[in-house]
Amino acid sequence: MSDVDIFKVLADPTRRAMLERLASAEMTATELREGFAISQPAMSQHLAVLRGAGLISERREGRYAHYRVAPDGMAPLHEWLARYRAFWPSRIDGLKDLLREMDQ
Amino acid sequence: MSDVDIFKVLADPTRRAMLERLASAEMTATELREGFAISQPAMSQHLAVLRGAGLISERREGRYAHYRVAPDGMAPLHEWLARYRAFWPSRIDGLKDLLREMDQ
DNA sequence: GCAACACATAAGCACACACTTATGAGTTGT
DNA sequence: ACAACTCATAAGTGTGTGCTTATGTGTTGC
Repeated sequence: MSDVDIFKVLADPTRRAMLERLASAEMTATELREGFAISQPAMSQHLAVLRGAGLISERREGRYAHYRVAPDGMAPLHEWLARYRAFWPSRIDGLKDLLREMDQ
Repeated sequence: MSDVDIFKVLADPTRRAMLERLASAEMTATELREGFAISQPAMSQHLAVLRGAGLISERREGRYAHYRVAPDGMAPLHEWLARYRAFWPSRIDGLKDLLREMDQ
């Protein structure tokens, strides 16, 4: 199955920028491409990689492919990071506040 | 300054394994090398990369170099991940519990 | 049916990167 | 002082990866 390396997938700046853009809203491949100085195949390849890592999900609609950030997609990253909780930033308090905020 | 890409640094499996080993205890480069089928220069290069990313810190003692995981080293990763809190896993509750635990 | 469209796949290329061996720089013990 | 050591740096090499152009596959509207 997906033995993809999430770190390797996220190592590419373009893919991270794509994720950031997708985080705001669901989007078709062409819509997402706007603002990127990249060819259509390159975009398609990146999307395939992100999808392979479970970071985005695809919704087909005719000839359009709608992409969006997949919930739980970054779970592996969270799990990995959790193993280093002893070295978590002191700014962890900010994170706590954030979580408290989310409770409401 | 350090315009290094923490994702690219962590994309290498050997470097992640090194971090994991260093998380248990401070260690010299040679000690760390045990269990890795890798040359001494390769190890040295990886250590330089990890250090460059602020993920580990070095303590010199004679001809020995002691390395350990740097606190706050993964802060950039945390900050990046925080931007995707809307897509955090449902297991987020576990994280909340963890933080509550840390309060005590 | 056919042209325009949206996207995926194929093939080839250039560059980045992790590795190697060889060597350098500094430290320790005899 | 010299040999053994710990680690870093230099230089070269092979592989992986992100890019391109070219082409394929399926969909929509006239």
